[in-house]
Amino acid sequence: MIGKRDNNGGKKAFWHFWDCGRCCAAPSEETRQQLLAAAFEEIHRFGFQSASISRILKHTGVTKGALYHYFPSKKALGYAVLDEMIRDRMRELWIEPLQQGNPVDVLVETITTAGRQMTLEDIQLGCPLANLSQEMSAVDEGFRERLDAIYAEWRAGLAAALRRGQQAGQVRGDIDVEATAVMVVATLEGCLAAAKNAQSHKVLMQCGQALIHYLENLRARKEE
Amino acid sequence: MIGKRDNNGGKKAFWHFWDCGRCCAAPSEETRQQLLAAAFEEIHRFGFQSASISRILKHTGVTKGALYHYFPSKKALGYAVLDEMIRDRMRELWIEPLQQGNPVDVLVETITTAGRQMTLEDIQLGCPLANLSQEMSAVDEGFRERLDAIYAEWRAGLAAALRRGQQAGQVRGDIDVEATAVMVVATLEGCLAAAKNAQSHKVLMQCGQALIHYLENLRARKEE
DNA sequence: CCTATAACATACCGACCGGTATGAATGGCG
DNA sequence: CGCCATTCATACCGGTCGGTATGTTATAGG
Repeated sequence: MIGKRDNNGGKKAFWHFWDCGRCCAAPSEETRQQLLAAAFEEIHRFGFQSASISRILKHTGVTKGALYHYFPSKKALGYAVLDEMIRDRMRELWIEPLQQGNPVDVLVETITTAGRQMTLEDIQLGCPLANLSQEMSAVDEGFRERLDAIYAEWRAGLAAALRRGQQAGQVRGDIDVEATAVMVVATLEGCLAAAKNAQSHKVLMQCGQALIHYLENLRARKEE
Repeated sequence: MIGKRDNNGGKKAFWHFWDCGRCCAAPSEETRQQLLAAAFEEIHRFGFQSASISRILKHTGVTKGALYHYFPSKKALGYAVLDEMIRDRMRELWIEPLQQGNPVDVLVETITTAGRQMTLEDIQLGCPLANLSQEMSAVDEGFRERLDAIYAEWRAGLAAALRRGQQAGQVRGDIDVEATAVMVVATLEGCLAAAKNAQSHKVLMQCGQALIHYLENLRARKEE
């Protein structure tokens, strides 16, 4: 048996000899990604401080030695989840779409599709970014910095989009784009938090509708 | 030495013989209140799950036996904090003021004074209600129910005030008062959360200003 | 073939956790 | 005076926590 690992029931069997380009990277990355995914779910469900290493291990089948081979500490694992999973998701879903088109259209579209796609379980678990932010920002500066960077990027992207919309004559010129961006992000997270606590799709929709109503009011008036 | 407790260095010394009306109520209530206050601070700082009983004990000087005499479990202590401290504060600060006057005036006033009074530490710690909500709503149904009841009371009070404002001709008649109430509460908590993560008074003010700008837009147009 | 290293696996550690069992001090009450 | 409830105080418990030390296996490089 060459190229196969059978010393422990053989979970992840094959490695780089045939499935990787640069030597010794693919199989290790696989278990690392498994750990990241499991840690993300664990943190999403229980928060970082109450996330349990042994539970992550149990869910992945990975052993403690393997975990601490890739991550020097629980905190490092949490940072990696934030840097390599949560940030990317936020960018894809909320930040990058703002780079093109009418910002009001994009926002309304993103909100409605996100609201439609969310299951009740999604609602119950809440936004991973907001969860971590509420839990960790006052407790650990490393988390706070990373979270703040993501929020700042989001707000900056939204403000830039609004400003572009102003120049394009799509957005009212008399609004403070920075303050508006801060509030829209805050309201979005607030809506998710409210729906999470109420465990209610209706609350999410009510909040989303009111926000959309506000956003519509940001459109530039017709020239006359 | 009558009326004095000196078996352990005598922390809280005097009791009901002279300072209570109904027998055997005041001194026990005193340590209970001490525990509640310390538990509130501990939970406010670290969250419920990471709140440490022994740390609460250390800060109060109360022993474990005393704590478990008044509260059957950590969870019961948390519930008591929520029921007897947090709910009252929310009512006093945010809900009861809405019962009289022009709701837009009251909201703007409350927001500005709250924003002005908050220290940087207050901002860093965040809203106790929102903190608990984010942390516990998906983890423990008892917390979730209590939190949801407070939020529902808040939203209902705000919606009623808006409706009253409509009837009094102070608030635009074309808005959905329920949805607006949901969104305003969500935005308020969202603003506090954003400022908490940014550890920034400026973010709080920006968000508050944008919210106030939105609220002003809810006022009824002049009759003409 | 030999060695170094990556990639784990296993066993174990002290610290802390929430919770409990037991007892002591005190005072109200009959 | 005697009994009982209240109000604690102390010692202790099993369990879980994050983290570490050490061993093993397979492979790449020399």
